[in-house]
Amino acid sequence: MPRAVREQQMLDAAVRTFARRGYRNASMDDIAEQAGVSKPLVYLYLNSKDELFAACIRREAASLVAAIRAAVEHDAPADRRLWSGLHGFFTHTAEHPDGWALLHVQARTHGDPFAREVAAMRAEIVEFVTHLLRTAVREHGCGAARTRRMTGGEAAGLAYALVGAAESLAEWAGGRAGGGPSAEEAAATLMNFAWAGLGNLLRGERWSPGERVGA
Amino acid sequence: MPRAVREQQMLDAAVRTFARRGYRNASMDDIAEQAGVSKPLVYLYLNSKDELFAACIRREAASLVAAIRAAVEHDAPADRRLWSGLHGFFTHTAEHPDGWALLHVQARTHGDPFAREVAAMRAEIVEFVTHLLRTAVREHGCGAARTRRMTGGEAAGLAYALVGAAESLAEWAGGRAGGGPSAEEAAATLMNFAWAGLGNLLRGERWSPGERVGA
Amino acid sequence: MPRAVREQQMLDAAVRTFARRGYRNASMDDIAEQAGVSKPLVYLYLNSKDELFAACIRREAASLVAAIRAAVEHDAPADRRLWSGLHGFFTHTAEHPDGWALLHVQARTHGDPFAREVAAMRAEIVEFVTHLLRTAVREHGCGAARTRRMTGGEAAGLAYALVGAAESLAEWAGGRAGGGPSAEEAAATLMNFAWAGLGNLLRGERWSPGERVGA
Amino acid sequence: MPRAVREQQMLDAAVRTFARRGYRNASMDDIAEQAGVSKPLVYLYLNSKDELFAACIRREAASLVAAIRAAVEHDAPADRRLWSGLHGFFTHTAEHPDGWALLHVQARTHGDPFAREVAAMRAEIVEFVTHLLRTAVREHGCGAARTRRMTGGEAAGLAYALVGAAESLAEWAGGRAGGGPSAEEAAATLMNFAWAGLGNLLRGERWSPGERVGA
DNA sequence: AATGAATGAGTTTTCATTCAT
DNA sequence: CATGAATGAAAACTCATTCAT
Repeated sequence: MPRAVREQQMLDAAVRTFARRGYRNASMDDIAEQAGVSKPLVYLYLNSKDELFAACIRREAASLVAAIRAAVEHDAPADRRLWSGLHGFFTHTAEHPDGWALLHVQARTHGDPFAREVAAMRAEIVEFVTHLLRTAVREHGCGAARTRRMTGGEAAGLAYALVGAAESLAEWAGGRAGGGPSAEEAAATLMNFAWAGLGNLLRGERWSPGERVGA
Repeated sequence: MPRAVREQQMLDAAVRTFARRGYRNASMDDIAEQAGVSKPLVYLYLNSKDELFAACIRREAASLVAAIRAAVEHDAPADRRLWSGLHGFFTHTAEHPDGWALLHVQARTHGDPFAREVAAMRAEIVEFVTHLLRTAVREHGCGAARTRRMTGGEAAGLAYALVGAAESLAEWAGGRAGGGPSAEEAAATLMNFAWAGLGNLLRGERWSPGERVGA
Repeated sequence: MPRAVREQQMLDAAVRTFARRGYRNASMDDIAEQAGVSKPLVYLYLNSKDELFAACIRREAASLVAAIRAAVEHDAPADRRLWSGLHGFFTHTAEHPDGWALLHVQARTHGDPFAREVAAMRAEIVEFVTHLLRTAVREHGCGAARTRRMTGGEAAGLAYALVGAAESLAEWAGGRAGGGPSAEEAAATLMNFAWAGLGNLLRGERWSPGERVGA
Repeated sequence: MPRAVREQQMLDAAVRTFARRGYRNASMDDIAEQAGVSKPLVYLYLNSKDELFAACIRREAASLVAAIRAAVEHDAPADRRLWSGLHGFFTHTAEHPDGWALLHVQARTHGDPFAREVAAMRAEIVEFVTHLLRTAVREHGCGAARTRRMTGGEAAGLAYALVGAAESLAEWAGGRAGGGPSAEEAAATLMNFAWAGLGNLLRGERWSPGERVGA
């Protein structure tokens, strides 16, 4: 069997095992058995547990980012673009729960080489979302007379909150297979969230502890 | 030295160690040394590594929930109540980074006995937030003529998104010691987010893939 | 059983095993079994295979050097001092063949941390011998009218040759238990060697490729 | 490429690798890579790691012995013959440091099949030297009235000492590339040593612990 | 109440060696 | 002739856990 195929089999097995048992609890024996090969072969192809884990993270991160980028409907209006990206995110995480668990739960837990990789992916997504938000502002905000520009910090904060909310919803959705929201529902919930917040931001209607914007 | 005190010292040491090195990487030797006692004593008081970890999670979870409950200004208007709860959350996580890392990062990583414990705490917070939201609806929504009731699913989705966003912001804030948002800023960011979304929800203005509410 | 005692037992076992099977071939399991303890205990006390090996070398080197120093009859004339040192060397190596094999054969074979240790010991012995030779020159050489001083290079060369010859004889003696020379004979053989060479050196009678000093 | 050539390439690579990394630390992968062939080919030609190592030892031992024999100036007087042999030894070891390290350091370290091979080579050299010494005695000793015959043990002891001293000097010379003695110097140093000792032996002037011959 | 001494079981990693092609 | 693919066996090292005192 050619090397490339075997390697993917190993990565599949490793992603499953790491996601379900955690990095330290997953033994190389387990992974080799799952992959249907002997342990030395895993080492021959992937060098060490660390490198194997890193390879898993890279593959899953790339896969997730690619899925989001592919899902965005580039020619649609801004809100629809944002929605389609979110939808792609929820669809992919729902279809690859192990990969998502690997990125969201396992990779963050373990020291620097791995967490950095995930942080980089997250930053890429956050930046992508920030870009979508800013484009949306430019496109839709023009009509309003009293539109403010959005500062970088505001956009980043909004993007972080959005991504975090998305991750939380994805986890909720994944946890109760079927019982949670569908990808469409989750994306819509977030849009309600984000679109309204974005509008407020642009109109300069900001909630602050002292006064109330009102519901 | 009385037993209760020794036990707290051990838990302190364990929380630090588990948070910083992860469950599997933290050895009982490390913890005993950190606590300044001998290893058999740790076993005498806390039975096993698993039980010790569980005790840490329980203590930190209770501490976080208590902090949030204590922070809520019960006699203030609804928005202020929500804000004060969020503020309490951000303050506590900023002041107890090890405890927060234990709950947010470590506890989820390891199989069922622990993740369940954290899920329970999370559920408690979500329920609490849901309650705050519903109260807010009742209180503030009355004025509006066209107010809808919020369904259970809607409230839960909103709450999950809110909690996830909060966690994401807390992590962002924690990551760049000082550079990120303060507790006040983080809480305000979320309020802008949530309050607007909540308002939309009540007014029946919902974003949906087919049509656009507009910014 | 107290730690110090166990530690010596472990070192005894390790010296035997390393000497007979070589560093890489000696497994920690072997050594632990030889010592009558479990493997983790060996690690608890001696940290790693490398450190264990180093500890063996240090102990045996110190023991050999001490034996030589103790054997030298300090108040005797120079030749007798040299002889007694050699005699101490041959006696000790004959009585501790494993220790001698460890130093002479094993320690040199394996990279820097260990070879350096043995080289240091060897340098100490060479220096000691050089000192004995120089003293002998001063003491006995005076009578001769035409005595030259010995240069540092000459003394070191002689000392190296002497130590090498001694090691070779010790190995010969050790190899054929009983069949080889006794410590006395070996020491005497070397004295015949060294003493004559020393005399020639002092008298300026040097052999060179072109001419012959004659037998 | 013909088999014989390939085989020599493999032996070259193996000698280098074994000499520099030690028998156990040198992997067949390393050697095959060094030789520029695939691992199965090494096995096809040389059967096993042990046989490969043995082949290396045999080749290097034969090469060293041949170099010494070739260096001896058969028609020269006895002292010159001995000197030329020593000179050949030092020259060869200086020019083939890996081969010398293999014989002197590595081969002795590992159990019986290999050490025996080296011991045989050493015995051959010792015997050769013994022969040279005895011939020298016959040739040069005749003039002296009071010449004793040399016993077999005496000759062997002298030879062993001489070979050991030579090895020690070779190691010294090898260690400090350039800084140590040249082949000429090393050989001369030993001649000063040996020739004088030999003369003493023949004249019956023997050093013994009880009395002193004097310097 | 508290600890020094001790270990069984399991982990990652390496390597000599062999087929099928 | 030559090799890519594959593995059984073993070695270094760690750790949760328990006694005897």
